[in-house]
Amino acid sequence: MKIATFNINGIKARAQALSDWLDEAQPDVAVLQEIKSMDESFPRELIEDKGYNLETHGQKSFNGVAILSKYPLEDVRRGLPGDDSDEQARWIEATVVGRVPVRVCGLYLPNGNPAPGPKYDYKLAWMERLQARAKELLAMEEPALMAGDYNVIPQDEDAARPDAWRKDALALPESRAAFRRILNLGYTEAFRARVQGPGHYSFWDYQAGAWNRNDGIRIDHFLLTPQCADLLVDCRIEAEVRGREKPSDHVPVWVELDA
DNA sequence: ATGACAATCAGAGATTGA
Repeated sequence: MKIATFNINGIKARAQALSDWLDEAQPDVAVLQEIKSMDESFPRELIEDKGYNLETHGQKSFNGVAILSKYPLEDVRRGLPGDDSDEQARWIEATVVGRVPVRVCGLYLPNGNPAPGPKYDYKLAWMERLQARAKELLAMEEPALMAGDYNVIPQDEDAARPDAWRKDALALPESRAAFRRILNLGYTEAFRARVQGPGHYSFWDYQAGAWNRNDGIRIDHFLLTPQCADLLVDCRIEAEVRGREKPSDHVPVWVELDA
């Protein structure tokens, strides 16, 4: 089973690019971030005509996440638990019912800039809630994963110019520590279980020719429960997608599971 | 130090992103 994550930076602007990528990459499941649309304005037919089931958790203009799957989706939950006053659409989860059922969570973690400040406080609070949900998922002792745009550069090797991010919310020690605390619960970061070393990125800024200079960062991640990590066959970043017409600033990342 | 680039909503330019 191939499961992908892709921050598409606007479903309206990226409908064609998303369609082309789905046709070519043929993921069984994909979680999308930054759809930047209400549920009712999501181009459902585009996805469903390809044989995908679709669940969205949208919001006007900003944020917004979705899950699409060629297998049935059950027990869909929208919104990260832990704060009923949080109205930002950044979390969706569902059970993908394939040969081996997998609980798939799609997330769009807050950027947090400028730091310090209220936006950074929101990011860290959101990460605490994420850790709580991560604990619950572990307690189920079943294959589960949390995939998406974490807006965290885990280590210096995950940035082409680590010094440029030193004071940024994506790389501050508190952000990295919060990410590491979740890993330390017992999660496997799929990409680093498969690939070592620097030079692997999932985001390149639109500005200053970042793509052409390969000035990227790795912020789109898969975290797997032990039962899911046991199924891991491969994990890849589809960097070449960044060089296409009208690209998102992120590229797809996917895992292959023996499920 | 600043701006560069893109998407959205709205219908200009502010806001957000990373």
